[in-house]
Amino acid sequence: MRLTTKGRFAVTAMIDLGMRHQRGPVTLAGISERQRISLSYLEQLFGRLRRQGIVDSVRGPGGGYTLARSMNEISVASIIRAVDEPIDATQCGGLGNCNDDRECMTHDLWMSLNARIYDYLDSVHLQELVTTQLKKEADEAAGIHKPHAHPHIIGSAEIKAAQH
Amino acid sequence: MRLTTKGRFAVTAMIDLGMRHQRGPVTLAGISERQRISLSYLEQLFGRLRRQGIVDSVRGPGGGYTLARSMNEISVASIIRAVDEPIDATQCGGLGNCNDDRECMTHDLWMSLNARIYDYLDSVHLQELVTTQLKKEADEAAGIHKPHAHPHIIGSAEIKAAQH
DNA sequence: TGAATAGTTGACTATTTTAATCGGGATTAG
DNA sequence: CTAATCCCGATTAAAATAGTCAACTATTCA
Repeated sequence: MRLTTKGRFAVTAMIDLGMRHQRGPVTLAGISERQRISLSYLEQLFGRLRRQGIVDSVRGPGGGYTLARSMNEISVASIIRAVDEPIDATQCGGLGNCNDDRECMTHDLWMSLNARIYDYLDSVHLQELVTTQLKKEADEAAGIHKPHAHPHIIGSAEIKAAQH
Repeated sequence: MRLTTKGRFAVTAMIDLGMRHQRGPVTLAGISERQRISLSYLEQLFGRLRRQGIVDSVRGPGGGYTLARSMNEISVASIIRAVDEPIDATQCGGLGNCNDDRECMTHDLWMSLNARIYDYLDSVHLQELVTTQLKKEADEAAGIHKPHAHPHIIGSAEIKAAQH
């Protein structure tokens, strides 16, 4: 399993979609603008999400993407799986160079580690993420007098990483 | 958080080390040969593991690496953290371009997701992995008449991925 | 019908990360 | 001394990530 910004982008975009899909199809242009993700990159990601049956597309004016299933049937793992194609194999893939028991050991071991991470990510659904986010925004709207306060301390490591 | 083959290599190498550290320092050359990981790459990884206080090194002939703590004080997460330097930041790092609430949302959200994955990986220690592996090898040694049987079915996707 | 809106596709490029390589050190047991 | 071993930095090669571009198709609406 890989867990990178690619999957992060996909999850972010799906939350954005989940938050407004009730009002009809959501355009990638909109998601791109709100989430600051390049439109063409989103096109790639949503192409995969559509082929995996996670979203549906509607063409033409007023079109965009909608959810293909209900939000509590869409797990975070399924989103990540859809975009981060799984390179679950180690050097030994079951054939050929797998002549030494040692290689198979690490393969099996990592597979089971993987499985448990997936178990967790499979247990988190889009529904929860969207609900949490909507609540957070409602809270922010209620306390407008504190518009841009940052609730967390900024460490130097974090600043360095932000230079991206 | 990132979860890639880099961390996988590090975990694999640490299991190898954990399995034989009782017999004195373990050389990278040995790990390299047994686990088929390039020696120079291991040097890079172990340089970090040493600086993080996970392993100790002994120079000179008969030298190598030893564990700096007991195996149930070394979590999988700490190994991965040591080698995969954490780029936990999204576009917004707390300053500058974080002018839109939307960006902070996805940041916070992913951070909490991260935290839960770490919680899990922090709960798995080298001890368990090594114990499991030693047991597996003992079982294999007992049933020598079945030397290279593969207990799992090989799917085409797996074969493809094995081409690495 | 035809213009505008959006998705669809594939090829292409740039950047970053991963993995490996090389060449030299420093340290220490024998 | 000398061979084994860790140590370090620079460099490279290959892969993945991230983004770009251009041409295309389907749909809606005026």
